[in-house]
Amino acid sequence: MANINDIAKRAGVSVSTVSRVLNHHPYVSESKRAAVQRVIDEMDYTPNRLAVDLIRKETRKIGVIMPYNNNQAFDQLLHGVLNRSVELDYTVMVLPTKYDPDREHSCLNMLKNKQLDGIIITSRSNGWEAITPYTKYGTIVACEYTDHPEIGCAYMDRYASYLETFQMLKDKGHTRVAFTTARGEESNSTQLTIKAYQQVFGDLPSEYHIRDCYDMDDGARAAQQLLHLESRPTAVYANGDEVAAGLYQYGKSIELGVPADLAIIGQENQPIGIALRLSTVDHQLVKVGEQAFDLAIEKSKDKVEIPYRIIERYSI
Amino acid sequence: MANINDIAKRAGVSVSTVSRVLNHHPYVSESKRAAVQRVIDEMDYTPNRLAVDLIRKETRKIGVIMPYNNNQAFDQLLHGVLNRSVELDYTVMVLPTKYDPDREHSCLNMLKNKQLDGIIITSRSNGWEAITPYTKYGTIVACEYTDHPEIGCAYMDRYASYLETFQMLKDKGHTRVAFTTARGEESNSTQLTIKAYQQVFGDLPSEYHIRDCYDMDDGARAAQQLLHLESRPTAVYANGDEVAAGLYQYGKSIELGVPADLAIIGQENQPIGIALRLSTVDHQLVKVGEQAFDLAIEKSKDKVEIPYRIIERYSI
DNA sequence: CTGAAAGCGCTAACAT
DNA sequence: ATGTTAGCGCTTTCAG
Repeated sequence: MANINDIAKRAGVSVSTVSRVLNHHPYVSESKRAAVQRVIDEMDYTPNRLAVDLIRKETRKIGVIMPYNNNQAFDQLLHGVLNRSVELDYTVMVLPTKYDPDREHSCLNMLKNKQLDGIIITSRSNGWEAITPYTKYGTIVACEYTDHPEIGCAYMDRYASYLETFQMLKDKGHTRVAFTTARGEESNSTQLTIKAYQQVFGDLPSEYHIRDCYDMDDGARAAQQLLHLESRPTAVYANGDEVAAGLYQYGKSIELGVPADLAIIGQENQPIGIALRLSTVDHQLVKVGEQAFDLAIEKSKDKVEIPYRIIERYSI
Repeated sequence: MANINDIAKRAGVSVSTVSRVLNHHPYVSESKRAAVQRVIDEMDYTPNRLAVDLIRKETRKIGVIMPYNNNQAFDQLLHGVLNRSVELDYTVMVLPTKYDPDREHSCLNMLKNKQLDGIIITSRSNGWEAITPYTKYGTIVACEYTDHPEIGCAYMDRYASYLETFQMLKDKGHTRVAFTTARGEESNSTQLTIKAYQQVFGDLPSEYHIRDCYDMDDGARAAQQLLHLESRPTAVYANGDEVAAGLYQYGKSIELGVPADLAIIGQENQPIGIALRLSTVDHQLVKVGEQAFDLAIEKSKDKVEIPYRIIERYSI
């Protein structure tokens, strides 16, 4: 593969001149510029980006830390990021962590070893105190709110959202309401969900909280557990529309009326929920992803909130 | 940021020794190794990957060319790729092209400029003759079958799949069957769908082929067009379960019986299809993605076929 | 306007 | 076992 020296030699100029035409610098005579360009075309030359990035100390690459790569919510965030990245001519690396703290560290380390200009954290397993040190090496933006002044945030007000949803359920007369979450108390969203629940309903009977829910099967499993309870809940707030769909399916399968016998509300406004006419709260994750990307490339530490909206359909 | 020279100096050894301990080379005395390691830890040093990759001429990065970043089928392929990438400690860059041939070229060019070791093409807008030249710079594997000996393939036999599906529809007594596709004749899958249709049913009435279908709304629109036809089709083969769901919804909305009045079969076995009990043909795209990744890192040019399976549910 | 030369941070032959 | 040194391919002062 030809390099910049070959081009220089063949064009009868110095490498600096070649570099200048490559980077569209002014002060290059038209004749030399043309000569260089001709050789570049002839030899089908492309500058080596590794060398360029090494010396420029910039990569125009952003990483996206995602625990799972098969989860609708994270996919939405990723799509938002990608939307903006193509517009702004950045490239994005997907960094799955499976919520393994060590893996998460290796990903963050890509900032330190110069592979990335910035990282977007869609969800994390490490505490902030373990993460913030990496801001020394590049921009870090989170898709959740945090006080840390070094971290930019594109977030929705999860607590307000959960609160409003539970309150709405209560207003509709539900007193026994359950909910599902992905992870347990180690997760920020789970903590907020519990807190919001308690705020509205008081004590949380532990059997009303079903963990490890990610897809339809988990939703069905949750329904099964919930519906065989002594004090069977009359409404459940699912952590995603797929899980909600699973709940719905199971309810139907045992001839339960929705929403009469069981009210269901999901999250993220996904096709499956639309198809089943399930109510949902849309956290507008695509927008969150887009905003997060913008913050990342602006190296901004702003905290910007994205509004959520509750979409009432048939299931509630 | 400290570099390898700083470490060498501080540890009282040469850079080669530092490099050796960094890369776990043998023939380093335990005492020096320990000394170097201590300094590395003290100074919190991490080697610059750009410099390493530059000299090693290898990046351990794979790119995935995807026309859209909000399409279930491409997401499945991407998930397959990511599954394997974390196991094998590679990192993957997502390269959205929007089917723009120029964008596609820039992506392929990342091979030439050394940013990537290999590229997986999930779908393309350029002809192979425009793509194969890039194999000179790195591995290219496609998620469709092609003869080109320089291109590895992880594919399913689309033609056989389409043929079998149409034949099944015919065997069930359907004579007026329509289908939807994403792009038009410029797309390989569209061509194969048409060919399979003609093989089974003979001439294709142009109104039985609805293009530009990507999501539920498109499916509903397709249903609307199709169901107002003089010779209304009795079955439709959708290019995805979301589109199938849209067809289903529209059918329901005008009180059509499924499958009595309208049989529907989708593709890719997605949650929405499961929820609606829609029949589908599962091309196992996650597996295709996994296989494509393996081919890419093995720099293999093999053609490996992934089997498809027709899943009959209620809608047909 | 142009070129020489000094790096960027690292690896790997080649000596010793 | 360890050090010296020549690059990898590029950008950017600094002179002229």
